Amino acid sequence: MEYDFKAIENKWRQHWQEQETYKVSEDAEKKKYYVLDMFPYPSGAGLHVGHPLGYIASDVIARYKRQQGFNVLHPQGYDSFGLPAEQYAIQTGQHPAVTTERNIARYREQLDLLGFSYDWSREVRTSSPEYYRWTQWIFARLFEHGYDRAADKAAPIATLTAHFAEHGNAEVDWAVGEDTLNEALQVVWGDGFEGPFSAEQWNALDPQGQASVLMAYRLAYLADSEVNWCPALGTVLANDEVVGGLSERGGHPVVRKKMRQWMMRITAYADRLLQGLDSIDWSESIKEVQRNWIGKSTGAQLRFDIQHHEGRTIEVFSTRPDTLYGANFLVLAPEHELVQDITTAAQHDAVAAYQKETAGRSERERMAGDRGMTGCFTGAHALHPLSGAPMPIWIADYVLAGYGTGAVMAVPAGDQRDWEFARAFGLDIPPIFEGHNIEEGACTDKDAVLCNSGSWSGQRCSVVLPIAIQETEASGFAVPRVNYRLRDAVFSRQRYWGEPFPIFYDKGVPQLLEDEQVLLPEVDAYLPTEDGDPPLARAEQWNVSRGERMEFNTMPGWAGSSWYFLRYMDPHNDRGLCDRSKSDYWGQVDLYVGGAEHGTGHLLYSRFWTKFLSDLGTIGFDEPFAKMVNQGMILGRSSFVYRVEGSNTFVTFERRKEQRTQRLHVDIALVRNDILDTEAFKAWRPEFADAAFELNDQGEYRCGSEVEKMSKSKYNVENPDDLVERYGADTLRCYEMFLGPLEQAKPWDTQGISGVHGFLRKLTRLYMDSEGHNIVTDNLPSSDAERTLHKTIKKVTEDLDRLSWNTVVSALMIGVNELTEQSCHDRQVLQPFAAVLGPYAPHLAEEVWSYAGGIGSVVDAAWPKWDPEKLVESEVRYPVQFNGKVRFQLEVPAELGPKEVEAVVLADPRTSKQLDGREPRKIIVVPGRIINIVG
RNA sequence: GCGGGCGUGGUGAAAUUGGUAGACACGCCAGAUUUAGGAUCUGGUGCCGUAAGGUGUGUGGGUUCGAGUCCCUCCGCCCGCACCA
Repeated sequence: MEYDFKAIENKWRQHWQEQETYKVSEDAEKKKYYVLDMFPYPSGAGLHVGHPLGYIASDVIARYKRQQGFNVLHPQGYDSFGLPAEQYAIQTGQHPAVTTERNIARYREQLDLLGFSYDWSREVRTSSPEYYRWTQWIFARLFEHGYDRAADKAAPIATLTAHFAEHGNAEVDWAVGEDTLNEALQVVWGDGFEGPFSAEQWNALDPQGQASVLMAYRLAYLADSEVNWCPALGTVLANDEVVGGLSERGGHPVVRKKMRQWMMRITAYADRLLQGLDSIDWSESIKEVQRNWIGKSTGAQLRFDIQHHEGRTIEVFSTRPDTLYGANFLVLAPEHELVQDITTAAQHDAVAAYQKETAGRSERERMAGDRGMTGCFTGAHALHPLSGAPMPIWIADYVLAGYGTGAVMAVPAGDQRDWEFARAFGLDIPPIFEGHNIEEGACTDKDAVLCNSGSWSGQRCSVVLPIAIQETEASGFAVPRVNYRLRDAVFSRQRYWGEPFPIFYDKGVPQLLEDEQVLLPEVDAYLPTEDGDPPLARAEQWNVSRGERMEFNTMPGWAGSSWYFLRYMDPHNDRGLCDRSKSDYWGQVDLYVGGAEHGTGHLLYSRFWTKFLSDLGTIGFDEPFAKMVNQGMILGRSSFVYRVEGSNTFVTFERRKEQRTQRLHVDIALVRNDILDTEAFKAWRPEFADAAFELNDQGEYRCGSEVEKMSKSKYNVENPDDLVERYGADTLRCYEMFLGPLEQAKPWDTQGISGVHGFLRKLTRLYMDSEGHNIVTDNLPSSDAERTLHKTIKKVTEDLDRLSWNTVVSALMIGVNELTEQSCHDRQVLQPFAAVLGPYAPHLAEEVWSYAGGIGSVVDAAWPKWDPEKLVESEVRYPVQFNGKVRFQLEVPAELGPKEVEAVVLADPRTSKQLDGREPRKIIVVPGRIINIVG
């Protein structure tokens, strides 16, 4: 029997399992290497060929590093809380734990077929209490900590209360929610109180009052905030879970709503999250996405007095205080709190109408394309801090309430939006740039030279900028300021299938509950209560088990996935999330493989939690993933048939335009080389049972095709199980790697798999005859065979080191082709060859390793080293160019130096023929590479 | 609009530091051998041309003895952000 992959793969799969081949433990003697796949959500649909792509790539590296002598941590587990299981539960009444369990079993079955070297004894599931106990623990620590900006790290709230008790909050420089704090201060000490407060005031507060002030400092805090409410899912969503005004999962509309929610003060870490990007080896595009999302801008916060409103001011953030002389009006967000106080009676109705108009506009409409500038004058004026000139105050929805102070100083000559606004409403555009025509638009060039700008005139903007910040601060109406686009993350979900909070309420004050673990209770339905409380409120007894009530929200999906890579290091620890000695040993993930779609979600949140845990000293590093590779999507190739409209007749591709036809997706299982199996098609679906066909000249029905996303509805899904059944796991592994560079999106083409399968079959022929008898000899290999071997080792090693997975397969193919041609069956060559095959085709590699007399498992076979000596050829073949065009090849002994080669080539009759009497002007000899004669 | 990435045969692609463009495969063509087979083997295959030869890495230019690779221009595609002050 030719290459009996089924027998081979079954045999070794079983062997690995019995021997616990992939079990690893800490070993101080060995250097560690940590290879991780992005946490999979076990969906019910199972895997298609696109899913294992990254898993195969990471497995290849895991095996390669292990053979190189590293102690390799390569775990796998499940991000098993989440919306789909719960949506299914709502529809069917089945407990999400049951469907999740079923999906995991199916997932595991498919993964096991592919020969991955996972240490399954380290499997984790976010939905198991042993795991989420530590997710809750991290939440509790975030609740108990704030961010000390002076120390630039997290610090216990207890140190803050101690400070308050002695000094009040005057000198406290902690990250704080200004709105939450002001609100709390006003509730406690009455309207208009703005702080700071003294130690006496603090000490006089009751516990509830203190708790509400402290809440503003916690890293995990409760606050009323505008959130993304998704009515269809019945929950709030984080900003990264909303795409274009619709929910990422399900595509349901999302509206803004004010709700009391748990929040995460990720903004405290904004700068470190930005800085950290420089220390990690990720793709530039993902880093850029994160930089955008964090959105750091530096400038100044300027204060404008309001005419006829003594003591009232408008704060404005600007990155360009150097253009201050060009500011001639202010624009507030329509929701800005000052609007109602300053609007004049004459403008009152117009302003109210505009506010109503913009409030009714959904987030989606606001984002939808060009609508032109809209806005409304308030009737009020601010005073220019330098000239004292009155500046009209407008409101407009191009100013966002949520960014900066919700107000801008408009510099129409220097900002395009301000320019457009001024144009739209007939406002002046005072020129402040030398030689710039303000009719054409705003000038945003930082090298422009200022004019009409007092002492700044005549200098470049980039020079004035720091001076402007300094001078405006010295004048007392501005402070230097850094602003971030990043918002704190909503951490509550009004859902059942997630981590319950370790929180109960006592007199309305949230309290940690840590003397026993809060477990997810059973409920009678996975729906909100009649009062609109989340599903957990349905759990009678549980819901009031402590204090007045328990926290009814659950944590979002990203909670469990933000730290899972740590748990793999110490998965069964019941005293801590991960023992420090183990995280010190395994350290950062050395290679993280997964999709690029988590740029602003998982990949940002896990960096945030890692930094926090590092601040606590729980772990000793503050970036989770040192290097990351994002695999591209594998696209499907769909097939189409063409039905004559209103009939049951199908026309072949070539003749589809002769009549009016409809293009229909047809199952790719019924199509081979674009030719439709018409009988199978008739049997496919009842309505096609009596289909008629108009064929092409060859008497075949040819289908059309197109590359698109793989999906069930397009009937173009290729599933790994079928391919493993037909070709074996080793073939599938090699083929997925062979398709092209990992990062690139590429179409799947099942036809191509035969080439890779043929390569593995050809490889077995080096080791065994068609009956499976061992034909490996102890003969001394030829120098050609040795050269082939060492060339292959070199290429495979170098390519794996630069993560060029696809070219390795080609190198192995070339090796097999050459060894076959050389009829090489020598152990000295074939044993190391089996070793380098190991990462790609582990089952077959084990088999041929044993044929070649290898000892033990190929998994632990030392990675062979290539010997430069064996690569040397006695003759070198030079392409000879004349004026850059190759004319002939020249064989010379390898030991010749450039001068000698030059002599040989000049003596060659072909050279004189090419020169045709001309004198060579220049001769370039690149040793071992090329000869170029100019003349 | 801004930022990031990318354009190479019929297809997936290779060419790592500027040195024979198209390796390795798929597909296709021809042949062999068998044959119900989606089997196997050999040869060919960028394009134009019978050939010699010419030409060729999105377009146009530049640097260089030599450019897919470096620089400039334009065109096209993909991804991200998008009133972020």
